[in-house]
Amino acid sequence: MSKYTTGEIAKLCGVTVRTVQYYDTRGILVPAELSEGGRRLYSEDDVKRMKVICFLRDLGFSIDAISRLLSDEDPAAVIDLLIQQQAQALREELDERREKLDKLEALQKELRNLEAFSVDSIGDIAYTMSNKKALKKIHMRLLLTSLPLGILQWSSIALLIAKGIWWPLVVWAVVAVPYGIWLSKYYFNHVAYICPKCHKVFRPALKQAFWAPHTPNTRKLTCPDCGHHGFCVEVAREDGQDKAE
Amino acid sequence: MSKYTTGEIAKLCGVTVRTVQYYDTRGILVPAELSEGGRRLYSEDDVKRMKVICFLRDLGFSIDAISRLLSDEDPAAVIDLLIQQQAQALREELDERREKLDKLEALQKELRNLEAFSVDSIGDIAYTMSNKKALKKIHMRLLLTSLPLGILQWSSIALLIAKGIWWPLVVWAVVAVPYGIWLSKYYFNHVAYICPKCHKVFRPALKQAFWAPHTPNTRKLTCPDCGHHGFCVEVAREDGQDKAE
DNA sequence: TTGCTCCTCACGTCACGTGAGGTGGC
DNA sequence: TTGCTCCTCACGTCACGTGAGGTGGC
Repeated sequence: MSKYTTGEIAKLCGVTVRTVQYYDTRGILVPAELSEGGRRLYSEDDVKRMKVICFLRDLGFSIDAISRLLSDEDPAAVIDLLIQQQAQALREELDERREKLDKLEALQKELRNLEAFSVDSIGDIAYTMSNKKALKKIHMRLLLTSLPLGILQWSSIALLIAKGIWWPLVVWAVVAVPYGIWLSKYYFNHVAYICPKCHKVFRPALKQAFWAPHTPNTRKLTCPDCGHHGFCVEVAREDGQDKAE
Repeated sequence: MSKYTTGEIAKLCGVTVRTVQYYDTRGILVPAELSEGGRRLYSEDDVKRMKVICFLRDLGFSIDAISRLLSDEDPAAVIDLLIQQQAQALREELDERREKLDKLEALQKELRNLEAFSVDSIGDIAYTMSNKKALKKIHMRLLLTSLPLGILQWSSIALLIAKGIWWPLVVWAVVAVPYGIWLSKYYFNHVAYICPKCHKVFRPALKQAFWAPHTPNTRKLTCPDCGHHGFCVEVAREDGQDKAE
């Protein structure tokens, strides 16, 4: 029955001497024997136990969990529960990292589109990212609300071409203008824009917003706070008007 | 210009008072002003800065990284590198958790197959899992080595049936027996078995191993150490014979 | 005056790493 | 005797949480 010193068992199990000592103080791997000089001496069984400990540790179990498992008189009952918990914890950690990675990549993408970068622009991006869902909802609502008019328009045109019936197109023309104005009003009442210079969230005048050049997510506007004129990122309005409330 | 107390900025940004205080001591969010009584007073800009800090923190950046970013005179140059590093770190953490989860599920599966559980059986499973690759290699080698004989066998049979040529089958029969013996010897020289009772790794006698009932991963053997007779898990032999070396 | 909020220590978390200063064992 | 290994404190890590004991501000 050979005995192993701290350094030997450490090397055998691929850990540091400090780790072996630590497991002793934590009580999960107490040496079989102490030499007269007070040095730890480990048995063959201790080596096996250490390997089990390392295996469980590499699966992410805490020292406390390992301790409970090794000291319980019925480890079979404990291990299954521990595995379930650990698997659950790992799955949650996986999801968390995935989400962070996604956000990180979105941030990176937004930063590439930026002409002038400052720390405040990170704030803007954070705001637009957290606001994204609400904005999508508004866009969707706009789309659905304008759908009837679109259907009327195209079916009117189809009727005119196919059968020469012209009155539906007249109905469309009569309805379209006030409906469009109402839609625009509704829309601009539910969105706001971030000034890329002073980073304030503002509501543009309806007329300017209506005629302004725009991309899917931005619109060329004049900031009422700092007077800057340029493309501003669109966001959904919150109950308060300002993002700092 | 309104001022916010510690509790107010904490609530606005969804953190605890302690976190706000901590960010002050870490120097990443120093209050704009102190009251005469020594209470922290935060400005509107501080709130924005806090939101940026929380956003970055939620992406997994360390306080140190955020600190560097916010204090650097050229944050645009810093942020891209930081994002790269953080994304890399997250990807590594993802892989790590995935691997741990896989191992955990493998452990769970092995435990279900166990008739008698003890802590030592975890050691056995750890050993077979780390040994799995080596064992697969040996199995693959066995398969490849026995392939020529198999081809000879089936083509001989085909020739006999299709064209009545019988001598290739005779050649096969003459070759097959010594070849099979040699293969078995080779195979049992490269594998070992774990006794489910005393958890020792042992090499069985060739004759017993050859005739023993077996499953893809186990074989019914008698342990030379404790005399236990039962199904033993197969592993690849290491340079030393015993798993504890 | 009474709650409520905020203040500053200061210890705890988790699994060790990293010295410092001393000693056992070949 | 000389290296090498091992021993025990004891502090550091990371981002706060959690009291304790005291005080500001409405």
